Amino acid sequence: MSDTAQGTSRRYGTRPTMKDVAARAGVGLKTVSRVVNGEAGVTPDTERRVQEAITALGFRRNDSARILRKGRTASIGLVLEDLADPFYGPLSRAVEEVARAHGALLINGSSAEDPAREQELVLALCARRVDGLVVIPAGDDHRYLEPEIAAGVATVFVDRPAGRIDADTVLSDSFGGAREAVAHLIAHGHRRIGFIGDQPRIHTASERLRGYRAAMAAAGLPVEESWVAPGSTAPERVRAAAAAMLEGPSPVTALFAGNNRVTVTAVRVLRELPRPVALVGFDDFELADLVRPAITVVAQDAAQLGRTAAGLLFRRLDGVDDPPRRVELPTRLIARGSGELAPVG
Amino acid sequence: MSDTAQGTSRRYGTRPTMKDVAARAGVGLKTVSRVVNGEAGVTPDTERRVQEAITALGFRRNDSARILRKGRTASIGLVLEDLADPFYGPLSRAVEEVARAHGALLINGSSAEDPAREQELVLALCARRVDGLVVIPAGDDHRYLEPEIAAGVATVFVDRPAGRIDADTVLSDSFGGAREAVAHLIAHGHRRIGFIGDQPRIHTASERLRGYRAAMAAAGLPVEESWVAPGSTAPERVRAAAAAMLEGPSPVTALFAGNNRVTVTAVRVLRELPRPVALVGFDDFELADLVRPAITVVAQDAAQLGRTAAGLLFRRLDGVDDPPRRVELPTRLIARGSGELAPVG
DNA sequence: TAGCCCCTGGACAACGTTGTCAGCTGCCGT
DNA sequence: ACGGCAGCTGACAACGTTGTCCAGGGGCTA
Repeated sequence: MSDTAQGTSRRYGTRPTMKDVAARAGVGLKTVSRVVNGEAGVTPDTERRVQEAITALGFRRNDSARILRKGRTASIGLVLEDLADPFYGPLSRAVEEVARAHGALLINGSSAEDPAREQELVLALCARRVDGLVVIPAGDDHRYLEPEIAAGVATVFVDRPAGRIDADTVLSDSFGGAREAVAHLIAHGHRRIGFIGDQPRIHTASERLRGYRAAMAAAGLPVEESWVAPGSTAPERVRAAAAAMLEGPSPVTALFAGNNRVTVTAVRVLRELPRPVALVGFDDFELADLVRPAITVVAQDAAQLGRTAAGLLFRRLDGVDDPPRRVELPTRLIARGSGELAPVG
Repeated sequence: MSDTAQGTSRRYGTRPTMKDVAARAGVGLKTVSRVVNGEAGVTPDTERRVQEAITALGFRRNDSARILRKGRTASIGLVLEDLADPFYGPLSRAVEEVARAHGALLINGSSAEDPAREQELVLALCARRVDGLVVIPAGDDHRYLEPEIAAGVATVFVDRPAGRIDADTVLSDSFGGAREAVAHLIAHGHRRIGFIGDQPRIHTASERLRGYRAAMAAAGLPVEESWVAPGSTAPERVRAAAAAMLEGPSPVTALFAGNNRVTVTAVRVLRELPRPVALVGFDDFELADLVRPAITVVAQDAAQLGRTAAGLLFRRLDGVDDPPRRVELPTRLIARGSGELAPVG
């Protein structure tokens, strides 16, 4: 009776529980649970009474308690570098779609390319007992994840490999893509080609640099160190790097941009130059076909990266227990014009 | 003793609990809790023993249990239309940053512009007992949220107003921005101006249409119905709508595109035409300045929308209890060329 | 008609944490 | 030397749900 009263005149901020619903419907606690979960074994009449009580009280099941009891959270964590980067938009959406298809929610965090923040986020997600993690790593040592993985948190790394642990990984073929991009420029007559990329500690960045060097070496071309500018993707840095390699004693006639941020800035810089400079960028981007010249790119399929990673993750959650896999997705050169300009200078 | 054994030789998938840690460190449960939460009143020596046990067992606090006990989840939900839309990237990042500053995690979901899915997501988040919600509504009736709000779930609507309930709302000035855009075209000599926008049931879309009509009316210009094409933002639909209004008996000399998706398709369509057609788009987008002609836009600050909304949300969570607010952020016309073309035809 | 089984419903424990409260130790002041 | 006090520590209940198990009643079969 005091329960009923409590259930009826609740104060702000307190929610009705199954106990309240049961009291109001005049049934047992477990019967309410059965109705809420659509379990069999409840008379239509009883079910109706319970439903009415639920509606009247505005009851909503407390998933925290449910999770505590069941051990599974039906949620996965996604840690990426920056939600606002257009490269990660399609990736997160793909992960979300797969999660949704498996009835899981997505918890999202940005590491801002800071290893400490990545770890903090990942561990916060583990404390929430997410069933699995999709991580675009910022750091290069993920041993801190070992106890979590041992405890059953499925983990998949995307876009960059895990550091010092063995785990499922989905990558784009950065090396091959970069090599193809630079070979393309060489095939169009370029001999002095510049590379502007991301920080070399980032795996994709160093792979792309390696691809650049491999293509140059395969063609027997020397690489002057002033042509190679790994570093931040901040526009000012990229602008300065481009200016340096375009103006030196042996100026480049073509640029290979290591990711979409760099490409966009490179387009702006080249636009201001009197002479045409060829450009191939890693990563496709919207409107690449609309600027003039249209931008030749090495496209990687961000959505496919996300889908594949999430697929691997749920495969693990379904109990598959074979050794960690490493999937490498191919890239695709899309020639649009900027990469086919003849060398000038 | 059996506890200790259980704690030491755990099977895969079972995690150590505070009880295990306590047994191993030879202390009480509550002492472990105190150490884990950094509470005062623990001898350095005891704390060290507990820390060692924690490390040895790989213990991580179970936040589900903590949440159940404490009632607060330190997480907020964000429901938007599509994570992959470049408009929402900066918005979600801004929300995430504010959440992070308040020590909260972000749970993320896409409604795909489907009211049923929006409701499903929102209620799933409420079941998780998120402390608050930031919602970009897809539906136009949010009375289903009333019990949640009454129960204390702080809720802020962004980009579009809530339907049939009173809640904090943060909007861009769609009407004013659209009117300014169209007035800008009129000022540059256009008399026949087309409007291609999103589904009219979407608030921003109908507001922008209203702004279009207001600007035309203010200039004393008639609007032929064939110039007005609200509907899906799918490229084919936009393409067909543009073709129709550019080829009819009284073809338009300028287009006003109701959002960034439409603008991008419009750029592609106009590019194929022999004669120049002026264009102003709602929403700024990366590279708008790099196509030729550069695209004149009405810019709205997506990040600021997100920041403002999250700010309002945490204000509520901090206990502020004044009546719901409606914040309207100004837009800004950025003239780049495409909107200043003279009428032809 | 008797006996059995199935169907429905409820009591109770457990999930892992935190808040409350009480007990214990050792030290201080007188 | 004794009361008291302060500082640590631990036992216990509670958070809201689900799984297990048992009880009772009604229908069906022999």
